[in-house]
Amino acid sequence: MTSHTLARCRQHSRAVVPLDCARCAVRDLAICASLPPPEVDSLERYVSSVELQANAELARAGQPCRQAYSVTSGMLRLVRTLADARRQVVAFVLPGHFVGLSERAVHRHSVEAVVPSRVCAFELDGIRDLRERFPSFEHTLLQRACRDLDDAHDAMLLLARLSPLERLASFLLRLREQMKIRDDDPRMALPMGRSDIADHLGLTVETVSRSFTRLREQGLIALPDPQHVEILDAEGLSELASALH
Amino acid sequence: MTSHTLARCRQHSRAVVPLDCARCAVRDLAICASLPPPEVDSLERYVSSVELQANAELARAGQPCRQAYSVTSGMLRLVRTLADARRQVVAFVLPGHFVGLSERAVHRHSVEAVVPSRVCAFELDGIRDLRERFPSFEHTLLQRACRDLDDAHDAMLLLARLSPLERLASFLLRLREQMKIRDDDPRMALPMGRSDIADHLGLTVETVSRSFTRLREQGLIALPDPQHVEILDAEGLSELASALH
DNA sequence: CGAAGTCTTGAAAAATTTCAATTCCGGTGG
DNA sequence: CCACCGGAATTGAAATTTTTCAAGACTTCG
Repeated sequence: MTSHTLARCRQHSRAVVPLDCARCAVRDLAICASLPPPEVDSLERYVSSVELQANAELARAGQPCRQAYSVTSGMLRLVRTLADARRQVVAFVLPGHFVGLSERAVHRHSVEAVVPSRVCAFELDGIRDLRERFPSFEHTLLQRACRDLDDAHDAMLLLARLSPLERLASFLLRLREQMKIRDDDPRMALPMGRSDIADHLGLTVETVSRSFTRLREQGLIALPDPQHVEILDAEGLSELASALH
Repeated sequence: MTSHTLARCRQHSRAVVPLDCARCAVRDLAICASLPPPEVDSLERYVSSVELQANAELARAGQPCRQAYSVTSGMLRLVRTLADARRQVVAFVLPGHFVGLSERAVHRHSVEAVVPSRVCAFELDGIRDLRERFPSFEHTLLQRACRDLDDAHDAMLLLARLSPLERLASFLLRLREQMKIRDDDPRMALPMGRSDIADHLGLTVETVSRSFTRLREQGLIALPDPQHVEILDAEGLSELASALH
């Protein structure tokens, strides 16, 4: 993407839209489900619904933390970047998930939309308030933090010890799980580009591309086009992924 | 370590000793500080103090989770192992820190003592109870979980994108911080062996050893013996560590 | 239809691992 | 007290893997 394009995206990339919890697509999955139902209706004080274009930036590394986000549609990525532009995608965030809680005053990573997405943005002050008033809210946040930590540990093992092929197999299975695709449907979309995958798996785009090709050559997957995979042999992929699932 | 030695360690590796919170070395740092003082005295119901020999195993991957641990002295390591013996040290745990909370029913990693250590072992049932009764306790747990998550994200960036030399520099600075060594004291001990460091940084022992040598050759550190480092140029190390601090 | 960006593929270069050997050290037993 | 043994750490050389560099194919979108 040229800097021109990026600038254009930024300009129109965010739009605040009316909050409509009653019709929320992830009402039961989202963090909001841990609040007593009457409370949900008074969330407008703290929460705004935001619509994002692809590649829109919701928060930037270095900026003070002000909000946390509950994803209702689309996909986000958390990106850390070093001074020399080395990049890592710490996580992809799917609907129902919640990101942005931290004990730090400034963001360590930027939060960006992979595809057009919608999020509910919670003011951190509001979250503080909700945590104090509703133990169930704090309880759920802790549960989620523990799960995120488990996931991060998985990712560490993947990055530290798996081969490129194993990393990709593991990534595909994990993404599939997160996207809640039914087992009998082999198709899955890959909304993110190869370079996002590479930066997520600690590889180069070329190595990711070659790994896709090898998985295809081994008959484990099919690639109708670069943005779609068919899982032909989930067993085989699982074996490759070395018990990371 | 031979299997004979290991067996011997196991046998006498754990000893339950009397709980003595009044004289706890990490009383203010530990999770206990978030409980109202009178409550601390009745902790015996849930908590036992355990003394561990070096390499003793406090929990094993695959076992059901029953306890969580607050370290009061020594050092623990969290270890994940693949079927083919590839290993990763997810974290080193120092006094004042708390490990073992998870949303999973079984441990994903084993918990082992790096050096002779002492921990307070909390029954998970007890933790559940304390969480329900004391919002401040749950609040602190969430704070710590958020910090651990931030740390895990740091570790992911390190594993995904830093060179061996950068990883080692980052590791040394980080460990130094955790051990709370005064800035004016260049000496620091490395309680863990090279293979633990390797498995923490996603490298081989040989590469770790060579990286130590290179840091020494560049005048950034001195190595009086394999278990001790002197930081000669903290600036230089910091630069190498690429803003991971 | 052309331009830009993305993805794939090939070949060369660089980095890390693997294999092998040596050194160093602490503990053990003669 | 000293020699020996075993584990840990270091070092060197070869082998492997991944990255880097380069080029071509394919898509998408004005």
